[in-house]
Amino acid sequence: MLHVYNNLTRQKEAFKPITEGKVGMYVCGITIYDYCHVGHGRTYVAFDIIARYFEYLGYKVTYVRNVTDIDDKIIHRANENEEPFEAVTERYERLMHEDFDALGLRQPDLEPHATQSMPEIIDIIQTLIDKGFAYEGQHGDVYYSVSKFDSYGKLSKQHVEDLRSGERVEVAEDKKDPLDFVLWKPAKPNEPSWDSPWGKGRPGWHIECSAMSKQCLGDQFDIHGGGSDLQFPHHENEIAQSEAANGCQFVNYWMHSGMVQVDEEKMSKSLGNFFTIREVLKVFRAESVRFFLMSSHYRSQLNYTEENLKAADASLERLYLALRDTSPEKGSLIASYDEKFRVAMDDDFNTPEAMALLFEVARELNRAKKEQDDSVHDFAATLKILGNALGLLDQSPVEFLQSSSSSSSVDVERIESLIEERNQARKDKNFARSDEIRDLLLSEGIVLEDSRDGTTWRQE
RNA sequence: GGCUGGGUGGCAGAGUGGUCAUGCAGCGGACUGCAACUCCGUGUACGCCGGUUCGAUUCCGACCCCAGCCUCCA
Repeated sequence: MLHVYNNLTRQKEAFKPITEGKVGMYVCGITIYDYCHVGHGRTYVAFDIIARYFEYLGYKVTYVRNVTDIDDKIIHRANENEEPFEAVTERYERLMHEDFDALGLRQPDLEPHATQSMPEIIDIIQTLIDKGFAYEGQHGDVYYSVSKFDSYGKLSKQHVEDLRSGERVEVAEDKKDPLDFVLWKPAKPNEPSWDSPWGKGRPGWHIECSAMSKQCLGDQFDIHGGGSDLQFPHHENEIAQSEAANGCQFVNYWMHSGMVQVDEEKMSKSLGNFFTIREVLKVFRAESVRFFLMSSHYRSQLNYTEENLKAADASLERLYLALRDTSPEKGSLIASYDEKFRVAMDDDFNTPEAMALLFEVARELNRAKKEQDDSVHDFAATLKILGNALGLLDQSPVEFLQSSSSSSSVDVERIESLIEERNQARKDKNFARSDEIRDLLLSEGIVLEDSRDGTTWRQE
């Protein structure tokens, strides 16, 4: 039975969907004003695996990941570049999809945009005003009145009286309480804006997620996810908005992914210590990056280092080497491994444990290959099927092994002609020349492997 | 200051009250012209101090250290 760590209760709970056999999952997406970095990759790989595992268990999943396409940073970037904000968002959304595709993320079922949900956003704000949870400021702002929502802080376990609002940022003077947050902000001259009962303006950050999740999944749904840095205030505010407006529990299970660290610090835009997915893909194979991002449990922090990426690449290579020269389609999933896989994943999506299982299967597969045992097909099938369930091992082994990062390319013809020359030299017992060729290729990152059936090559 | 997590062998990273995680790296052996791949074998690991227990890395308490949130953030 699947158990999910629920941040609302701070414990693992048996997963019970609202509707039998179905899962509704909303994950906060990114604000598209710049390239995605490895930290983003981590979160979306985590939720990609979670969505995939629900499907593996037979659930019909509705996975929603929004796009924040209007916000101060986007406007700032557009002004910097002297272009319309839509040009910024269209460009970075396209790049985001390229990066996410490379990491093997399946497309969310729905990808709502804030700018396309204005009627729903305005509707919720109006409801909150009508119900007395929100009020208008002096200049066309609308604020949420935190003190009106009794259980404010229940997700982040914050006590309202302990929050030091305004200590690090100046508080707008027309707020009734420093903790109140903005639902609608008036447009300054030449800023993009939408008509509303409170004048031209744009939504605050938190309200869009309340609107879009309601629009896509209804007033109450199963899972809401995001990076752990969104827990407060973003998710806390979403709860306050949605539960006040809809009058029912908003989300049953809150799930948060751990931050990626660089030198003992969170990778983030503002610290400037980030690596974009794009630049990492120039150095490492995309699937190796994915492997790295899932190599620690999704709730743990993950340390970004080149060494760890190299280790991930070497590990994944081992799995593909095991699959090389096998025919998974001739075998079938071995029940005992499937069972172990489910036990691991049922325990709050324990990918490291599930991945360790892949290596056990790989060892058995290698042994069976060596002994030319009929069980090879089943081991190969098991490795492939379980790997696929995690979004891994979907390439052909040769495709992976001979591939490199996005920035380097190989001259296959040249490699093959050098192999031919080397094999002639080996026949002639000219081992000096033979080794010379192998060393030459090795210096270019190409490893040669001789076997009974001939010589194969792969990227180091 | 408040609220969360966490400290496991050279590195990464699961897990458990009393036999093995797993991967990379290392060492020994087999295979190989030599390698690579692979297989077999191989490691006095659980922050510190107390307590509970026949027995604790695992439970309890104190302490030290690290990270996240309390601004925008995945």
